[in-house]
Amino acid sequence: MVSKEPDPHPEIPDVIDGLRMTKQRKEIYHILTGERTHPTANEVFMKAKEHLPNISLATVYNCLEALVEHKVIRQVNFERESSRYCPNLRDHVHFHDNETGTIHDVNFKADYKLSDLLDLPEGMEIEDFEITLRGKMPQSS
Amino acid sequence: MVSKEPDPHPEIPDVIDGLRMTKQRKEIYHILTGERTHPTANEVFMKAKEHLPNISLATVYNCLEALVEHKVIRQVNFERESSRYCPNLRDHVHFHDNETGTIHDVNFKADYKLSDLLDLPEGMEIEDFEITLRGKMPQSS
DNA sequence: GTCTGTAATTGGAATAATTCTTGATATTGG
DNA sequence: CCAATATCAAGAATTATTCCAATTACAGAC
Repeated sequence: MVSKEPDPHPEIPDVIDGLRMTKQRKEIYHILTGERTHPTANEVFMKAKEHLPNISLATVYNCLEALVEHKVIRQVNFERESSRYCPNLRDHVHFHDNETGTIHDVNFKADYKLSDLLDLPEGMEIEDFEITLRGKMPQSS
Repeated sequence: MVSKEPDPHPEIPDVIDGLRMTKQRKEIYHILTGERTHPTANEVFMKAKEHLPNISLATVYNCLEALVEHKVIRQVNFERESSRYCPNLRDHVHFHDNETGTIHDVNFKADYKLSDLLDLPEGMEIEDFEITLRGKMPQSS
């Protein structure tokens, strides 16, 4: 008898790349795209609870994993810290500001080739790579 | 009354970069330089026990941490896997062979500059960076 | 709409890597 | 040799993440 509540995120398609976007997955995806803050699973969990009070941390991990596997978001690792998640699908690298702790996306130059930088042995095929930078941004303080 | 046993690693100095090289630290450093296999803390622990049966895993972690802090070795992280340790102090990056699981060091080209590859925002100062590659080496099978 | 199989979610327990704590040992400088 | 300091060992504690079993939700067939 209770009519279905309206979808809180109608702008997000119900299926992305074959992945059924459930209420929880939409919420998590919405959180990630909303703020470019590269949150950890736990930070996503805290935010998600505001709209879905019953969501569990396991679900957050499950959803993030599903979104990563379907290449809807990216998982980013900084040394041994908690994984962070990023909705930016463009090829890019991450810069960690040692002073503020914030993370910035850094783009490649238009014609970048890793092989210009690295002395890759004959036959080595790069399927994937990750570049993380650390340092400071003077004007950030 | 018991005369001191001979140093099992006389080729390793007793102090490196201000770090006192104890028996345990020498053994661990020796293991790392001996094989270019980028072992994990636990793998180092297993090897170390062959010569120092009483060494503890905590000591291995302590020693590795001390060696890393004094920049005698490097800590290498691959996604969420256990940290690995590397005695190669040259600037280099790591290639993880997805098929064999082995890790290869890859050198930079002589005149490499990150800023040739990346569109670094004005004022961003890179203090440190890490590049990890994944893929395959056809002739490795 | 109801049924039914499958997928997703929950909550809590379990795991793995690492760090911390405390007391014992060893080493160095005086 | 003694005191001060650094290191080590053993196990407990922590943290992030994964696993598991029991619901719950959903999509398609009827």
